[in-house]
Amino acid sequence: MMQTDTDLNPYNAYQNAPIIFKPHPGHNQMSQTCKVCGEPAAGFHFGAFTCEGCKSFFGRSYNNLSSISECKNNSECIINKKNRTACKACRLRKCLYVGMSKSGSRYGRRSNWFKIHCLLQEQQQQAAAAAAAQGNRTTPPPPPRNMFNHPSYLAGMSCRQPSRKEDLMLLGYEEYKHSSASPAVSSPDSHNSDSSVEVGDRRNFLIRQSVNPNMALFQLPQLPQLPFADLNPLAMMPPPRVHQILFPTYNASFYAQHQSLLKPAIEPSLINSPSSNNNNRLEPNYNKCAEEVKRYYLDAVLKSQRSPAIKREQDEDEDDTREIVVSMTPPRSPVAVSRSPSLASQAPSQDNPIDLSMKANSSTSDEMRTMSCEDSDLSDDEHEKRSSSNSELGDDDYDSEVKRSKINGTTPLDLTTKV
Amino acid sequence: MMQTDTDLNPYNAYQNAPIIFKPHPGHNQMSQTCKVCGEPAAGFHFGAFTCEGCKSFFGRSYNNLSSISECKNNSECIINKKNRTACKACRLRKCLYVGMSKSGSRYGRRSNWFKIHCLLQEQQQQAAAAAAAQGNRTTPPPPPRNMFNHPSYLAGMSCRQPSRKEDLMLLGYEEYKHSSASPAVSSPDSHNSDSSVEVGDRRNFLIRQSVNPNMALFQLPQLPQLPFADLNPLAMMPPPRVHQILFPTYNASFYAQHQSLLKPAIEPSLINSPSSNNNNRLEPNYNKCAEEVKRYYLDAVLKSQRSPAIKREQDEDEDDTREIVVSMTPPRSPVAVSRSPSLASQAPSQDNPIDLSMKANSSTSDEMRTMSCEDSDLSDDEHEKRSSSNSELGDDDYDSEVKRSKINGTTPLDLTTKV
DNA sequence: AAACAAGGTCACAAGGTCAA
DNA sequence: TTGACCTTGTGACCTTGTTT
Ligand SMILES: [Zn+2]
Ligand SMILES: [Zn+2]
Ligand SMILES: [Zn+2]
Ligand SMILES: [Zn+2]
Repeated sequence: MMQTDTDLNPYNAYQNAPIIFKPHPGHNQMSQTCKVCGEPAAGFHFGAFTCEGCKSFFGRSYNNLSSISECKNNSECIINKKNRTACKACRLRKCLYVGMSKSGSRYGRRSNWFKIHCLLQEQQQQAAAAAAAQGNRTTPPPPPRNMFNHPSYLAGMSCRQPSRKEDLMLLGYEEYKHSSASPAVSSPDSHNSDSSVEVGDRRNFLIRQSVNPNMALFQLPQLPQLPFADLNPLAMMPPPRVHQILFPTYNASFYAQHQSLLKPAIEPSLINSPSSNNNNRLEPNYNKCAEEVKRYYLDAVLKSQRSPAIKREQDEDEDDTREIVVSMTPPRSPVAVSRSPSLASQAPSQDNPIDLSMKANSSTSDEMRTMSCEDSDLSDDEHEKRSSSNSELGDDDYDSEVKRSKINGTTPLDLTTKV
Repeated sequence: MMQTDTDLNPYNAYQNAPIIFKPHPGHNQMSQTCKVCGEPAAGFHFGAFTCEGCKSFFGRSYNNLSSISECKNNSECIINKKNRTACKACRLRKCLYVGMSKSGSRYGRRSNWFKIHCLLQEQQQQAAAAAAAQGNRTTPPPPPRNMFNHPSYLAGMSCRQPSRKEDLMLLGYEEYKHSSASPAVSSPDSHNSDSSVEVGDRRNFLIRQSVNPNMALFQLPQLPQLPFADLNPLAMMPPPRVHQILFPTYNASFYAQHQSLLKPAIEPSLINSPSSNNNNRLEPNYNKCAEEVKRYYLDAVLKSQRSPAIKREQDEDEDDTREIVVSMTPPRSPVAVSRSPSLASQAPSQDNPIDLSMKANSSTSDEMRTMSCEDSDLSDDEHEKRSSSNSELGDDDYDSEVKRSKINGTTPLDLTTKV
């Protein structure tokens, strides 16, 4: 049938354009801001969305720490677009704080998963920011209205929690639990779960210390949760430490005390931020998580599509989460992610024939993993596997879903990063 | 309906993946890791399980060796997912080491046999790794308990041995024998037998030298036996040699000495990798044995499932070898492996295509939403031939197995290679 | 028909350049 | 020094053809 034409046109499959993620350019698509200075980001560099300037600065500085002089302002400079060149020590510190690392870099195209993740986060951030703007600052902003808040989504996410914690544990951030538990962040769990991946990454840069001996000086002790830059750039200065220049005032006890304090302040977005580097830094259980996460995402997305009303709640603002229509596809699906009753029912899974195919379809993406994790890599990897059933159960739903989306006129999104 | 969906999904050229984005093949069910860098493998490429990056790298590099500059670290770089782009010479060397070769490629679907083999190896590796981790390094770890050790299994494998050696002979690696004989590798024969296929393949890349004249420079001298990764990962570092770039420091005596030293550094995964290329390099009697072997495998697998205790031996650690439940499937089924209890059970995913369009929302203007779609998917295959015939054996058992697994929360395993 | 891998395409990031 | 721009090359996707 139709496909045929697809076949006929080899490339036109492309018509739809691959998702492009463009940060900035202005307009469209995904706009991301430099996590260091706030200017529109040019791309994802050394583990974080940054502008060309911060990218170059970090690249140069990383290999030439001697060129950085001590801060004259007690290392309390707030980096922004205008003053970013005023204090190199603080700029570098900020770079590290947002997770930049030479060791974790990656090349190549970003997976769609990554792009989606970024998108979602962005939405969240915006929502959060909006809420904060109109709300009070002292009290935590109400959770933004989007699929992430959707109960079903959260439900789905919940299962991931553990993995996330595990990751943290591995990293030595037990305290993370506490912080995450804090109500400040909107539905921490939910966020964590989906963002969990990133959280791990973010912190991972600490690990990289070994890579550049010189960098050791700038290592952050333990990272507090990294807040999102965009939201509140100032809010999150990581406790200074280690190197006097970057972290001149660091004091262990001091840090410990603030750890908790900081967390609430932390912006959710950071947590969400797309993980730093992708591929490079997977955590051990990352894979496992990846699939689950992905599934959750999809589920959430799908749900949101089905019940537009929900989303619409208050976000009439542009964000629209609404439109994010993701089509995931597992052909056959694997497991279902969904927890949703409806979906669940479908799968009888049990006796399914076993699928020996080697490539999975499922979900996990690499990048996701990458996104999240880093590190170590040690042994495990894992991943869950999943079964797939081939059953098609979902076809009907699937088709209908597709159809629906088409009807709605939602178009596929362009995830291109750059212009 | 369907056609419609075609329409809907521009991309649907992608077989199943209507998805817009697919996670990427990452890995999947059968989780295999890239034998070069350790990241989840996207499939079996050029003779080894590798990620997309290493696959592309090898493909590009093979035809353009001039682009590879000499290692600045004395050719001792340890390749991992984070640093794989840092030293092309070492990355290529590692590719060759794990058996990648342009000449040995094969296409098409892989037999379940092959898949099973991969699975088993994986288990072994994990077990071995676990053992090594907790055990001592100096002494060879005891052979992991799994079907490979099963007498019947070994018996079946044995037939291939000769062919392997023959290959080596052809390559002029008589010395291979010696090395293989070396005790370092745990139960060489037994392993060889099962791994024989692979082993043979692994080494085969040497043969390919002729294929690409330029590649000659990178030829490995003699390959030691490739041990299974799992067993004794370290055991097998191949001696550097031939081309200065790839093997600049090679020196027979030197190598001999370092053999042991290097090993530890070596990644276990390497050894296990399922054989390199398939089709192309079957040995003469391979086919004959194949069926028998297959049966043994199945038998072993089934047995292992029944008596989980066996596996459990010592690897309680995370890896978990744990859940690998292999179910062989008869007609319909492939095998399923499940690792995560919770996840697994769920549902099948729906395959809806989600629309990722981003633009909409957030930021900028909606108007332009671009479309994007993408998807991807791949396919996979195998090579061993054979099908399984019999599937029958175990239907009952199979079913019960499946059931058990469900109960346990283990899901059937999906042996699909790619997503 | 499916499942796969080779190859091709091209989104993207690291680095290098050089005018300010 | 900075950072816009360019070059190099990585790797996520996609298409094709092979094999089961
Ligand atoms: Zn910046
Ligand atoms: Zn300062
Ligand atoms: Zn790799
Ligand atoms: Zn090197």
